[in-house]
Amino acid sequence: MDKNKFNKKFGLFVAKKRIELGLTQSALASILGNNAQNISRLERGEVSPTLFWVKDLAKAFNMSLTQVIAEFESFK
Amino acid sequence: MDKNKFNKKFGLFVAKKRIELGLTQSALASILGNNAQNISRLERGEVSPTLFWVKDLAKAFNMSLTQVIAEFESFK
DNA sequence: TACAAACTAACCATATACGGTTATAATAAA
DNA sequence: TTTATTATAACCGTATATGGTTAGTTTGTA
Repeated sequence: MDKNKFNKKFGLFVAKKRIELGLTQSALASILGNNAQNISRLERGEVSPTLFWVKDLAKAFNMSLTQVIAEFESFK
Repeated sequence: MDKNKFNKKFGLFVAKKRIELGLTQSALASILGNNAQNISRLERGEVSPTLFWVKDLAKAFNMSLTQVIAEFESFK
């Protein structure tokens, strides 16, 4: 899978998890100490998240990094 | 864990996996289509690897992304 | 429809990452 | 020791990411 496809898939996964938690992009950004623009860019696959960022996302989702990655890999 | 500590830990993990496979930084870089300088920076924790990069590392290590992350999380 | 909330998108300035090059420092083997 | 390999480090130029701002668009609800 190329970089763009991979990032888009990860973005869709984050959006799904965020919505499951009933959070807006702004609310998720606040939890992460981030800004809503970046969440939007992430969910649209415009940026390549760092592993450190994914770790923070996992914390916001109340999951371990491994759990997040495992769910992501089986995400369609 | 802060960003620097996290990146250093990941770097040490990558170095350990690389050495287990008997690869030099240059050899790993070739497999990844990357350059040895970046591998050195990664292993020293100077850069924050993207999730996409970690996925490529997993492939080079003959592991799934989830396996790499799970091993990393239990890595001391 | 109208209104508000949420999201997307573009712009700018700064920070970080990256590839390439070169130099230096370890490390190992002859 | 010398030599070769490997790794670290610094520099430069380019690309990408990030934070902030603003504007526009979509979505849901009354």
